[in-house]
Amino acid sequence: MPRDPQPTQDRLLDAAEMLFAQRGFHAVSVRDITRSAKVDVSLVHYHFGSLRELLAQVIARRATIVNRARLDALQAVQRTRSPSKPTVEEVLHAFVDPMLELCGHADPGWRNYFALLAQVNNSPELARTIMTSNFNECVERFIKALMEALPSSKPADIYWGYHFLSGALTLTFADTGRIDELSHGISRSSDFAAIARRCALFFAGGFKVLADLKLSDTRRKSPPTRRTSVKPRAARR
Amino acid sequence: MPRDPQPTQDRLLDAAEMLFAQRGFHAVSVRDITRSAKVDVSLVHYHFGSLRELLAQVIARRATIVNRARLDALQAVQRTRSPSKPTVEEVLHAFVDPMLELCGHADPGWRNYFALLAQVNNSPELARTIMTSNFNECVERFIKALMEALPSSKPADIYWGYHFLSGALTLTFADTGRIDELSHGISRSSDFAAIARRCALFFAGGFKVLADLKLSDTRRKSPPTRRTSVKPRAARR
DNA sequence: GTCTATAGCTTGATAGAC
DNA sequence: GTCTATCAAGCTATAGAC
Repeated sequence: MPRDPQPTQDRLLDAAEMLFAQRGFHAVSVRDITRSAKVDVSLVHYHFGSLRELLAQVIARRATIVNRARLDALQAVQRTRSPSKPTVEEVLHAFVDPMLELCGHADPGWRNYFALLAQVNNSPELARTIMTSNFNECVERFIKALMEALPSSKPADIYWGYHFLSGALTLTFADTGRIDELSHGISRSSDFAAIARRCALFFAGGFKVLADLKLSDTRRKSPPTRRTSVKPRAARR
Repeated sequence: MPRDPQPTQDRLLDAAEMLFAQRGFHAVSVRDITRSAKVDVSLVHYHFGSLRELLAQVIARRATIVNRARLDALQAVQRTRSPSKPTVEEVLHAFVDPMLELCGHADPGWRNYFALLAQVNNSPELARTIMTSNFNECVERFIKALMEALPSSKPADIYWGYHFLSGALTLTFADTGRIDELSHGISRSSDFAAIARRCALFFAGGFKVLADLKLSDTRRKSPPTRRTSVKPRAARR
């Protein structure tokens, strides 16, 4: 049993990760974190300079790991299928499954991490600075793989599909207990096996619908009108 | 031109809605709101009692309107199809289209509102108290309609599908500019027509895949093992 | 690297005049 | 209903001893 089981920086990162995930970044003070980490108040500034920079490092710490796991999974299936290309399902599994595996670990940090990411991803203030710098490189590789898996699909359909997937995944791991309550326990957000069984297939279905729709898309009932009125349903008022 | 174009309570609700949406609830102070509303500092507490109660009323104010619009749309298509049942696509359109129409209004309040909802929906602290009380009744009606549209689908698949949809919708309206940047402008989050064209069809595709899968579901490669390891990928360490 | 002490603000909330 | 004035508490950040 080591005397200093964890260096101060890691204690601070772990405590911050948990509190940010539970309450949201702006609801957590330096003192909340140092109290939880059982560390002196001044050490956040000594080690990280500011609370915001601590958040940045909380995000970056595990981003590299999940990006690596996703890219490894993608390359593995690409090698298997070569010289042909992986299917949509396979690409989506490579994207989703690493999250689920990491959340299955004993370390509860991963669940906190993804719950925090959900809040960051949905925050106009934080998403712009944090999501792009940490995840774009990896996401672009998956976008490319999706385009190769669905060559008939237009880029806009791929981007929208990815965006839908991103929103669904972040909410799924946001740990709000919402689906548990709404479904009266029939679906549980901690049931990673249930998610794994559904998520990739569900979204593959969506991507395929859009890909097959690409021709009828342009001749949908919109004449060359401007994009002010979304749909001519009998708008009262 | 009326002398008091807006009563104080509405000015506060509007200002709070905008600031909460832009920065997140916990990053906004009473003083930020009263300054923006050009109203005295003490009036938040006079009219609402506390900052939290102001948030609650910001959410509730428009929740009744969007719920009513969704239920009206659902009943309209149910009447049209009666005695048969609406399709998944029709149910999803009834759920999604009202959001898009409201966002097309001149009033920017609706866009702020949905951006705020995205943050609330992904916050463990806020979602539990706010989402359930404002939206469950309406959501349960749509869940029921989805089950009727897909009688072969198991309840858990419907709940998961709805949860995916909820996450995708909230992120789509979170107004983070993320898809705009990721796609280099090919997909724009303000392009409601593009969302309307894709969202319902995309998710209908997902729901149908799960519904058709219901039998093969149970014989997926998992023997009766415990749910610790999600997938046997060569887990280093 | 850690701790004490504190500067300098801002915060949510309220009491009381008008 | 609105405004002034104010409180007590909490905040980030830092300077300096050890």
